[in-house]
Amino acid sequence: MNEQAPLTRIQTRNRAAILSGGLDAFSAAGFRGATLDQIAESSGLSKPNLLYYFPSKDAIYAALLEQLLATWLDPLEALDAGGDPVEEILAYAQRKLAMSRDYPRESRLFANEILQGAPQIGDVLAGPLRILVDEKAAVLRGWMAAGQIRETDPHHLIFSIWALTQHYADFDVQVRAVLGHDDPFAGAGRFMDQLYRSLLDPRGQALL
Amino acid sequence: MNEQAPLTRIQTRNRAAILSGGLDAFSAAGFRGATLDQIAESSGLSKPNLLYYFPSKDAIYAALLEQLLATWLDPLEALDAGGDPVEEILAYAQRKLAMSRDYPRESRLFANEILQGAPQIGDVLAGPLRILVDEKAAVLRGWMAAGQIRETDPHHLIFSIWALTQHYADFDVQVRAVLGHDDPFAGAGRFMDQLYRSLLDPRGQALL
DNA sequence: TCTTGATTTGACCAGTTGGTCAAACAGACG
DNA sequence: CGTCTGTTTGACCAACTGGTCAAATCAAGA
Repeated sequence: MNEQAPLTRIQTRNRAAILSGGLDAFSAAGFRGATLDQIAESSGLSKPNLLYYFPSKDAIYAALLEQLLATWLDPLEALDAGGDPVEEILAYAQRKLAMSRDYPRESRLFANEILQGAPQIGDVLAGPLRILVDEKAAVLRGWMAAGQIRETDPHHLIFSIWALTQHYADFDVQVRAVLGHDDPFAGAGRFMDQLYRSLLDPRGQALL
Repeated sequence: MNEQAPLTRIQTRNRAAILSGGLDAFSAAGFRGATLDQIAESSGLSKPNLLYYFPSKDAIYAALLEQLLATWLDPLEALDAGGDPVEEILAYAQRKLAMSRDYPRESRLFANEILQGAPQIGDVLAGPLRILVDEKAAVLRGWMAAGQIRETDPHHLIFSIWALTQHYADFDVQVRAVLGHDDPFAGAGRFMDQLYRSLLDPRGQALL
């Protein structure tokens, strides 16, 4: 398979099928737990055919993570230093929550990778991700200094948004087992809104 | 091995070694990803010797989860309807955070099991856990009705505590990659304190 | 139509996996 | 000392794993 040349129709279709099957398998069982046979079955191709399009199991996994990382950081990048502080943060949290709702497999893939110590994307975390977070943390600190949101630790604020939103995708089974009814996301959205409004509203400063 | 009889010294020692090795392996790679050879290596026993003490890989995993579940729910059970509402909730959050700090392997084992759809403990989630959570949610609702804490969704409040505290154990690599320095837990504790005080303080009600 | 390159697959392979088993070993007790 | 129970292990196995390869098939252009 040629790396330079544009993909043929068949290549496009089959690569997409493999990545989707890989997403199923890796997100459900982790890298080691997933097998090429599962991916083959799930993508509707034979095992040797998988390896015609990707040189190895690792390559499928790497391609998935690369593809994921791009979209995974978008919501944070979109946080606008020029917007209304509280609404910007709330909107970010809601965007991230929507991703947990709409892309739970991607969320679990990411969770599995991190749980296993981020062997594949460790350098992205320590590099681009850290830079992005530091940049946005600086924005938050600016808002705090201007009295537009309450003083708090910007890094842990961001972590808390990650934690809460990931939770509804990654621990979906537990959430649904406890709640019993179908859609936890509406209630989650309302709760997060209240939670961060309480934390951030500068009029609450006196309460501490 | 006799099920009824009390364990001999050797049995006690070796079973503990196996469970510790299993915890290492399963928490790092998930059930399918962990191998008996890893567990044998990590526990300092030969593979056939593992299987002298536990009938199968599944049995080791099941024993670990059973042992874990008991201690994992303790912090929530200790939430006291008779105590000061805000302080009770804050203390619960801090207890849970301390478990993430002190038992990260257990946290990751649990996370792996849930991520994989809770094949082993699904019934515990839908049974005992749900009952416990509903009971404590009722306590929270009582406090809200009495005006002692602000009105909010008690289930999502509990989920948020789980999410935040689990995050610092399960996503440890990411947290440390972003923060760069060693102990995230002190800052996490302070942040959670502020976060939940803001949310729960009944004087903040007017802000919404 | 024929040809050529892209695609697909059955058969195969070496290494790993969970698990078995008979034989060896250890130690407590008479 | 011998013996009996609990413990340990080397050798082994069938199933599964990621991966290879030559041959077969397909599809599109000349």
